[in-house]
Amino acid sequence: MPDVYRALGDSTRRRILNMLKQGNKSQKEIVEAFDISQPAIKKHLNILLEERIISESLNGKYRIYSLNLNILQFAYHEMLQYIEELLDDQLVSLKNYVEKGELRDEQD
Amino acid sequence: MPDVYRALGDSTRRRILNMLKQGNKSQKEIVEAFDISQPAIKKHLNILLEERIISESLNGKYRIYSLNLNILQFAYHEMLQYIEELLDDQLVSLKNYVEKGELRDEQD
DNA sequence: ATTACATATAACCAATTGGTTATATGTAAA
DNA sequence: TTTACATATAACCAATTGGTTATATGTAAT
Repeated sequence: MPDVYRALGDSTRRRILNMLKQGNKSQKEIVEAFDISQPAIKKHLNILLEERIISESLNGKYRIYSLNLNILQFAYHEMLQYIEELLDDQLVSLKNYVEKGELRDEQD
Repeated sequence: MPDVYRALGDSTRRRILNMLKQGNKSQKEIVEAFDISQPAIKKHLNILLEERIISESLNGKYRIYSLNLNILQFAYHEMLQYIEELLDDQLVSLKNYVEKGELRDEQD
């Protein structure tokens, strides 16, 4: 049971995930994209690994990170579901709103 | 920009929100529903207030808390959008994953 | 005015987090 | 086999979190 709130609860980690969305990246590439130290990045990567949002593999001296898209989707889905429960009735109209697209408030 | 990850990142706070979903509650009622101290509950309420997930009002000597549905709706909408982006950007690799990976539970 | 009760606040504690610097280790290239 | 580079790890720090107990404050009821 990965703690999605922990994993996604930091903006640096969310930025890392955005990077990995574009394709697998080495730790070096990730470190270079930020202004914080390599150990700091590594800690974020470790948290994402612990929560299984990303995977690690070795390529020579490089460590390659990749998104576990299915888990990330599941994570967001979990949060959405929780919020859905809170919203209850309001949700139906919201769902319609979202599915039909922004602000199409006029007749079809 | 309320930090919904922070707000929802604790199970006590999620339980409080579940309570408020059933209707507005006084702090006293909330405290009685948990096994932790009044100041601990108050801290959770403060975090939810900071992130504007709930509102506070005064009724005599009671403090009444209520859900901010609009903020939750906003968070919900944001997350949905993020998932859509995920799907768009990585459709190809997702397709590959599904085709070659664990989710291929049917024939060929 | 006193008392009782709901809430607020202060001081404390342990664990976690997000960062640092310094240094060790592993791998590749010279 | 050195050297260079990518990564890992250790020790440290400040801030935050989730809890505690003790006490102060505000409001209502007696």
